[in-house]
Amino acid sequence: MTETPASEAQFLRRNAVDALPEGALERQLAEGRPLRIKLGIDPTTADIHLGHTVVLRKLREFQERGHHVVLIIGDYTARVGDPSGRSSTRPQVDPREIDANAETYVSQAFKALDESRTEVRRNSEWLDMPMEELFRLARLATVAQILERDDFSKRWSAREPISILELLYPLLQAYDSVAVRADVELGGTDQKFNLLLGRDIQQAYGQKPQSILTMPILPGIDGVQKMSKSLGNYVGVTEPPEEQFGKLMRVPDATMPVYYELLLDEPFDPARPAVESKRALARSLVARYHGEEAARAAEAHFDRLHVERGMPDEIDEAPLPAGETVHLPALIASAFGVSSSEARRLLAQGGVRLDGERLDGADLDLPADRLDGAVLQIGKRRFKRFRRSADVS
RNA sequence: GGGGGGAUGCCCGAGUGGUUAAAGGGGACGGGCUGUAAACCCGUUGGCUCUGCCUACGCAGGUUCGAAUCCUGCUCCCCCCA
Repeated sequence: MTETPASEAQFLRRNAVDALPEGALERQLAEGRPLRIKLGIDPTTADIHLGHTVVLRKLREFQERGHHVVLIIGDYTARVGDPSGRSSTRPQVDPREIDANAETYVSQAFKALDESRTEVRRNSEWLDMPMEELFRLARLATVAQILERDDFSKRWSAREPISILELLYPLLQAYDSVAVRADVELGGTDQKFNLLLGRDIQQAYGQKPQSILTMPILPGIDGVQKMSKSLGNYVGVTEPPEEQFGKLMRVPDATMPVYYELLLDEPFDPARPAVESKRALARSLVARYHGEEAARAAEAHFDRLHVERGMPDEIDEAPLPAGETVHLPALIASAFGVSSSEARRLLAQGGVRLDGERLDGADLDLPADRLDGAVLQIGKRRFKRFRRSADVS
């Protein structure tokens, strides 16, 4: 590949929202050495979802051009909680949970990254610093500077609480750049302020400032808010294939082009029927994380459930309690993990089917014989097959 | 240090003594519609051994026939002045 720095820079900043300062990346590439590309992830939740992969895929592109990725697990910053884009203080996360999450993050990140060109660091390595060192860092920015940040200024003018710890967060992230001597830092657009602050802090520590690249935020499957675990509109990379497929089919048609652009290599074709495009999207993403085989199976599963309105071929089994008759609310409650009041409501609303046949909400008790070996269905997607306990035979 | 305001169901948010399990909205769930979706329409949304019972409006007490609503104490939060 004979790329000039200019063409390489142009390729690498494709899809990015900002590449700052203007021309900086190209100048760095012109130095002809492998660059250190930094990405920080705070392991506040257990799973990496498609939203994270937008940035990870960009990192991968850097790796494919011989650059070196420094993946920072923010085990220490996770304790602070990134206020970016937040309208309120984050809840505290249990340190043990952070550790557990950190483990899974790394393995999940390698679904997108080239392990041989990745250096994984935890920022507790350097952020667990003496107070004196923190003083030195804290002197480098003023409250006014930090309050410049959009989300802070909103909270400030709305008179909402901002803790001093939160104010410190951008500085800690910036210090990560110093610690790993980053040449480039990637992040979502909501990270722009933090990334830029990294430049100032690096210079204060006598380093060359990093350049920054911000990627668009992937909308969640509701098509409205950003994809995030806490909003429940995410698709996790380790979720089961059928789950991923189903969720992706729920993405609003209007949001699909963005998914194509940010997650796939093939372009979105507006002339193609929406269903087909969406299927292709779901198929290729499931295949990426689970393989072609699983993707085909997931699609077949989806067709059976939603197109033919049938049942999946594998259904979890649950034991049938002893007795001649079975009290449905109790059975549904224990088998599906809902409250028995909710089970009653579902029955009353016609949301429960037995072997595909809708149950009349008035029948709360059924003979056990009718349930043995039968499949109970709640809504469109939840199934359980009942069997009399083995001790009968 | 002084003064003021607040804490309501998954979330936001009304309600200031009596059909209040608590308006309204969001979300979620179920049904309908549909080429997946979205939009739209209808319904549900504390629990239970469910035509009734129990628990609930920050926590603990009190007043009252009766309190989320009044009183006392406590905890937490916000704002203003210093």
